[in-house]
Amino acid sequence: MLTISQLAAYAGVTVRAVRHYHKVGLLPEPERDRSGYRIYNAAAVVRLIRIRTLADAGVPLARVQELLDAGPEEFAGGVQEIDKDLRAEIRRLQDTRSRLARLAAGEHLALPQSVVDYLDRLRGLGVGERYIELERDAWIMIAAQVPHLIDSVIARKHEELDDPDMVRLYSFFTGEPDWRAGDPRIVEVADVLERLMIRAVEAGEVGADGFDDQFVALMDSTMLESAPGAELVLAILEERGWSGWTRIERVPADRLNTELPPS
Amino acid sequence: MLTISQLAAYAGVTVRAVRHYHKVGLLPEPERDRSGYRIYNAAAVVRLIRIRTLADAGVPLARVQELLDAGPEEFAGGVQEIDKDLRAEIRRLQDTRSRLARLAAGEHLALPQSVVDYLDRLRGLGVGERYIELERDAWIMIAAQVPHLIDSVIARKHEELDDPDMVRLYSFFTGEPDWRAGDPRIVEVADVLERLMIRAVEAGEVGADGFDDQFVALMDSTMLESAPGAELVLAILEERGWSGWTRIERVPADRLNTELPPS
DNA sequence: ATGGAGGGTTGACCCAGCGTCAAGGTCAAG
DNA sequence: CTTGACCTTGACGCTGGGTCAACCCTCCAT
Repeated sequence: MLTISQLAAYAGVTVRAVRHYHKVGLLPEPERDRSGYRIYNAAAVVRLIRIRTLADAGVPLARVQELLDAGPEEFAGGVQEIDKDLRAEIRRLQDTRSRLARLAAGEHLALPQSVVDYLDRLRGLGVGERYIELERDAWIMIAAQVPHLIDSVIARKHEELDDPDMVRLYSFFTGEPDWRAGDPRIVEVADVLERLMIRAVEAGEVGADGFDDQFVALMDSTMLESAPGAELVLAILEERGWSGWTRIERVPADRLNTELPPS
Repeated sequence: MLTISQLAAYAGVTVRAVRHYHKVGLLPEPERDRSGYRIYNAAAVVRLIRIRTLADAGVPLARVQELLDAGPEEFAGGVQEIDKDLRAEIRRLQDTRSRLARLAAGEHLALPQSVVDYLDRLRGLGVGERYIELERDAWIMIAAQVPHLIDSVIARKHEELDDPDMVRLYSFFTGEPDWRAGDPRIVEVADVLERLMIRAVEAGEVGADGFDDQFVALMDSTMLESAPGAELVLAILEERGWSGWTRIERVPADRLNTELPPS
């Protein structure tokens, strides 16, 4: 007759594991001696070894139960199913690995390559790092929101950058984004922006963009929070009958100055 | 400004996950509105997306923290280390798979092929299934106890089976193992056994066997528990100056009937 | 008989990464 | 005013045990 530690030693497991198997019902609780110690026989050793063999083979404890009591057919079936799970888990980890590799290669977190290229183009235009970070954060959100559209959206952005006015616009953003009211650049930026907007409207490029209204509002509020100058530019443009930032719209004349957009 | 569920939706995570990230300090707790609701801004969306990106890539949350705040070099280093962990985990699962495959192929739990073959040979001799199970359980314990010796032990057993007396011995075990006192086969078995023992002693095959005493006692007690006839056979053999079962020994004449082995 | 060593016992907290109630407060709309 | 959707904190569950804590039992030497 064996004590729990002897049993555990014979089966090559820890005492704690044996008690755990008792608790989950894998190994029946044996008799106790008069002092309360569990006393085991060889049958327990055998059962415990079989449990260990299955558990070491990757069988979840919950399934060890069924497999131990199963006939050869159910046993084979169960083993196959467990192998299927293992294969799936391995594939999952391999997917994870390749994602991790892409992530390390791209070196820009949560951004597809096309966006990284676009940001590099902005850098090439002399745009300051602080503005780049603002853009980057916006693109992170856009990429998360509409991952299937991101490449086409970026393509359109590249086309827009072929317009000299757009290049001129970005050339304003070389320093820190802390413009104050009265900065002469603000009106200049508004002028350039208005020209761009007019051209966009004429080209019929204004309309459904695939984003929902809330998301557009979120993007706008981010810009306004991060760049104080943006608010001033927006104010000028609103006087001239434009509203929006992420998504530009012509405001009908009769609504001007009567219904302000929620800030 | 966003509620927690809007934030979660933008980042593609669950509300519960967001709160979890707050608890573990990955995402700073934002301001609350007057009713206690958390209110988020776009910066939180961006940070949450970056957290998700890393977490989805298999980075443990504890490490996401460092990676988010790390420069490009530490980032690359951290990613490499995580990849190493992933590779190790994949290899572990693959090992598990092959073990599982061997287990399914062997179809006999916790037994090496050599033992399965040996049991098949016994079956071929007409030994009953119940006895086979007794043998099998004993071999499970032996294989667990001395896995490195199991093949040589089995080889010796095969040699023993070349002895016609051993075949004769096993030929007794074709039915149920519930022999009662008075069964004439008991004496016959004892006779055969004694002849085998004598020959083993003469061949010098008795002695150190690589098992410890406790283990031998355990094996003996199993046999005695499972097969009532074994006890009777043992009694006869003890009268004739033998002791042990798993490990046979000549008892010196002066100890006969004075010191019985503990049952 | 007594003290210490070295077993044993139950119970409870710990790890990751949340899912899932529970029990109640808030908000917007009809 | 009610309803239903959403928010809050808190706590338990899952896997497979590891690691104390606090106390009991047995054996051996003194």
